[in-house]
Amino acid sequence: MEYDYKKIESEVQARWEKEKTFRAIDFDKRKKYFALMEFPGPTAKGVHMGNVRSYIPADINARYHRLLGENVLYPIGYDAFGLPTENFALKEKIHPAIATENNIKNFSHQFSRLGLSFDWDRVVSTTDADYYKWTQFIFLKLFEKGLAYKDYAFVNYCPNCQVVLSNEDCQGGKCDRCGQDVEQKQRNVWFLKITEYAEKMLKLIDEADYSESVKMAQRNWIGKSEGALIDFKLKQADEKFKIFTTRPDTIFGVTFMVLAPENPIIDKYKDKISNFDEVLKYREEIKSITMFERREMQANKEKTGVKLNGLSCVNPLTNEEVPIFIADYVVMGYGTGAIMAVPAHDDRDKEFAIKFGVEIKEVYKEVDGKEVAVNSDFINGLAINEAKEAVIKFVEEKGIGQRKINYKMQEWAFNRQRYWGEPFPIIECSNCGFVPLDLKDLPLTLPDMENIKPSADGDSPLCKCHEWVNVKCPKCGCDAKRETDTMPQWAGSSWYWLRYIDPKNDNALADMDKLKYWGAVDLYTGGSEHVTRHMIYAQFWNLFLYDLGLVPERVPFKKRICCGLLLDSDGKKMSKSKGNSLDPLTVLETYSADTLRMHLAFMGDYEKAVVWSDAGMAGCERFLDKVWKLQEILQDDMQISNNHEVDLNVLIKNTRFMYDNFSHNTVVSELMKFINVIYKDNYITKGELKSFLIILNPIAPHISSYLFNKIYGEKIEDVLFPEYDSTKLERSVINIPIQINGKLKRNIDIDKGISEEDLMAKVKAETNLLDGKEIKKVIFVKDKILNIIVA
RNA sequence: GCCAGAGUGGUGGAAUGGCAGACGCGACGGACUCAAAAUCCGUUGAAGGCAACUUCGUGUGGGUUCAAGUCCCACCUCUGGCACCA
Repeated sequence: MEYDYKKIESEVQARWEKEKTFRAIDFDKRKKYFALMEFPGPTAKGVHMGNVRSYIPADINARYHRLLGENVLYPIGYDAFGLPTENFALKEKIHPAIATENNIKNFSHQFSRLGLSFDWDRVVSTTDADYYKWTQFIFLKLFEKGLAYKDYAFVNYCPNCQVVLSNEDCQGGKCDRCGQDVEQKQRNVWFLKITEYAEKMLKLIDEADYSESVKMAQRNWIGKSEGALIDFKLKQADEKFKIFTTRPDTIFGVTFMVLAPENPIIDKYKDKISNFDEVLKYREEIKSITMFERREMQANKEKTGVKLNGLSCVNPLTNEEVPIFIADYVVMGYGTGAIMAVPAHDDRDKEFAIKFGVEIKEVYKEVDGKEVAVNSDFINGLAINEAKEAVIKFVEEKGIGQRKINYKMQEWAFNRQRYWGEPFPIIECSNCGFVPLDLKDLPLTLPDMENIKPSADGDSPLCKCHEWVNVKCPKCGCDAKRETDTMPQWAGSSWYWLRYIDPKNDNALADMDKLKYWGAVDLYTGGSEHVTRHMIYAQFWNLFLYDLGLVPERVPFKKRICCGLLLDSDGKKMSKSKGNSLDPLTVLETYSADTLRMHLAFMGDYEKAVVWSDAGMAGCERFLDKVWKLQEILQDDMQISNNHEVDLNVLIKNTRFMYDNFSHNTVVSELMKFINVIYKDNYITKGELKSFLIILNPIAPHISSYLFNKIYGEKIEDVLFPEYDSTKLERSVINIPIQINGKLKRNIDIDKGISEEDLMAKVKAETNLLDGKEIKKVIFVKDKILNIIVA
């Protein structure tokens, strides 16, 4: 009988669906295993090969853990709010809710076709009111604890599309949709005080089982630096301004100050600045460069700036007059937007000083082989760390400064002026300010609108829905308006794994007992691009919920591994936006899902980037064909034959270890090696095939499931991974290498466990390797190697 | 510039300090076939030799070791992340 994979795969998939084979059971006595995969944003273009490259190994791992007898929670959901769907809906003139529904249906269908073993009873979508009710709930909690507030800030605005864009939607300073240069526009926006959790997150990162590069990326993103704030007085006015420095000890080497060009203190004293026209001109110059270009150019750009004539300040420790410059290498968004410049000990300051001819004053010199401070009053003779402490102590005592920790991470700008997102459960009242909705009034659902196009001034389309916007203030009863911005796409994804644990709960985001049972995610798989933003946000929300006692785990993800990119033949990332992606379903026209799965597993390391090629697909197809044809050489015997005993035990031992280590490519090669042995002997017993099919199952679940059921009348999903017999891992006769002076000369067969003396005798008797040689030393590792050192 | 990871045949890639190149792809030769596809068998790191064999070989240069792709030092290249963050 031919192997009709299309028929078999759909048959097996239908059974999985009907029997709900992969359901996770709450409170089951077995060991739990929570395998989380980053959920996709469903798009009209469907799943692409880049996703599949990541999903298949995650699925293989989930299936393997089921075979270990664990109660596996392997869920799927959809991160369906956001611009891609909304833009598609605008273009096709359909409602985003309809588009979302279609996309989700399509994605689910494709996932089934690939044989992904999700628990379909736990599907969540961030766009369901039942789900975003709890996203709104978490926001209200943040608001209640003072961690959500509204403030003015610059946002990215595309003048052509007339929309506010997220940073991700305008990378390189160009609008993703139309390519237009993005402008910076000031708006009143919501912020979440994520920096309040910076320290807790840094501690969490230390504890989690992430790779060093993941930890580094996260720490880098948070960007902690320790130093001090120090007050500098203006000479021409009774006004102080603060600077942040990590090197307060170098204050004796300050020869100028630099303010960010936008620093408001400049405008406050513009009368005193005789060259204020130059300031304005400089501001214009740098304004034409977008934030993004500015960032890109930063590293190699030559320093620019303007000296403020008529305005200077006083070094609080030396009382010397210090000139003030403005320059774009100091940014308004970090620290205080002002620095003290110490050209002798900072490369950037030095570069600037040389270009503008400012004095350079050394603070540290090498004295007797030690770097110590000189010309610096009370810190003379001290090393850097002692000097830092001494200066901080001094400024704190004098009341002119204090110790300060700064973070690169900014507060989380938490809103979009778009329709397709979670509405804020907030009402703005002219008497009462921001009034939160009552929990019992959640969810606040999105109004059904015909026209969801954003308005010309960048306001949210919800502004136009007057019957929804205009409400009475819940506190004072007078006319008030709802918040019309919506939450960013990152909101729904910042807690979604928790909802999988209890997806239908109407009284809590999830039941505490269930949360305790499933605990932290055991393995979180996904792309490295989400290690910073998404995972930082998720860790933040989880810590916040933990502090409120709403979730039991401080560390949400025990372990994280990142999938390498899938590249096209030019080495470029395969992505839908680049148009070089591949639809996995077209591959399924020619090859079976098992073949595709096996090929992806065989391609290489999960964490490494791989170039897509279907060249290897034929090998996997041949292998599966051989698996099918095992039926023709099957012996009706449940025993393991002597011939195959060692091979089978080695197979079990090796593949178990390899599955544990996510090394799926070597599992495939072990299976191939074994089947080669089988075809050499031209028979396989039923006992042998049983183990073989189970080991194959995570990678090629359809064919293994079908054959298993057909041959043994059992379901492969009900059995356990085979155990190996550790006494049967080696044959009684083994082949070992004989080296002379560390160089391989012969391979000879020996009885297992042979002694050094017997082996030496054998070598002397059977070879001429030692004829006429003087033996200096013998290195013998039992059953492994014999190395003879001769003169 | 800083941080992390990686450099192995024509190719994807294997190797708890112990036979480098497993397994697959491709290529070449053969069987089957009128022929082709599919399938099966064999060869396949380089150089030398009729051969048994010999020499070289894991980015480069040193080192440790009986033994190094693997450990140590220095360097080169590539990939990813961060980057005028004070």
